[in-house]
Amino acid sequence: VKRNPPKTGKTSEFGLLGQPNAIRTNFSTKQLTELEKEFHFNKYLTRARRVEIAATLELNETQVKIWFQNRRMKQKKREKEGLAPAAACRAAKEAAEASDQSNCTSPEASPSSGSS
Amino acid sequence: VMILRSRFLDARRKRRNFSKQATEVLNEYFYSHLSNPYPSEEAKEELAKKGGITVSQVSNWFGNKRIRYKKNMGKFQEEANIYAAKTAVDATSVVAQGNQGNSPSTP
DNA sequence: ATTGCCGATCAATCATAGTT
DNA sequence: GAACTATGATTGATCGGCAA
Repeated sequence: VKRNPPKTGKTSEFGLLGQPNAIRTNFSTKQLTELEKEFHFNKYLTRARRVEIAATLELNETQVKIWFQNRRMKQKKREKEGLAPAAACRAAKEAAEASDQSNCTSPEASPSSGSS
Repeated sequence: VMILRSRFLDARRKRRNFSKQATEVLNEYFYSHLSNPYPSEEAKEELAKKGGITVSQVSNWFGNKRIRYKKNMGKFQEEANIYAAKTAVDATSVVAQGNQGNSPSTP
């Protein structure tokens, strides 16, 4: 049940000077909003839907696919964290600070806020 | 620019540094397993309990620590010595040898 | 054999807490 | 109080393993 991440150097060791990928894409607010909307409709995508969305948002199918995967993992993590905050809240104080209010709110509950 | 205020809703805003206890436990594990600082899920739960933080926070901590340590080993040299002395269960080599000072609660 | 998903991790970045 | 550093969290993307 253990892994050894010191993998064979990630995407490095390439003698290319490619331009597009290799860097972290920054999704626009619009794209994120659409993806989020679609996610709430369906947690999983069908090939057809993926193509549609990718075209609409001007993204690769892979990027859309990856976004959904990451989004699912994110949600799973959220659910998990939201089911056992008791233990965390209990000992989250320790011998350190004591000047904060009991903040047990999971990060971001509804990012779906109109931009500006 | 103002559209980027979306980040303002991120939640990373109000962050509290971990307690001394938590940092202690985390560093202890990290430096005593420098050859393979990848705690198993069980180990993470154990560390989380000892430090009074969540498993996710333990994961985040290790993720950041590994990268930052690798990025600038020299900066952590001092810290490394301090914790290395506290716990000497270092398995610098992948040579499977009998362990001893372990403390997992799942044989 | 190919493709998608999961789980873990990476790597860059954000925003803030702590120092100087 | 500004400027700089340390650190926790977020996230697009990768890696290995597994299932359909």
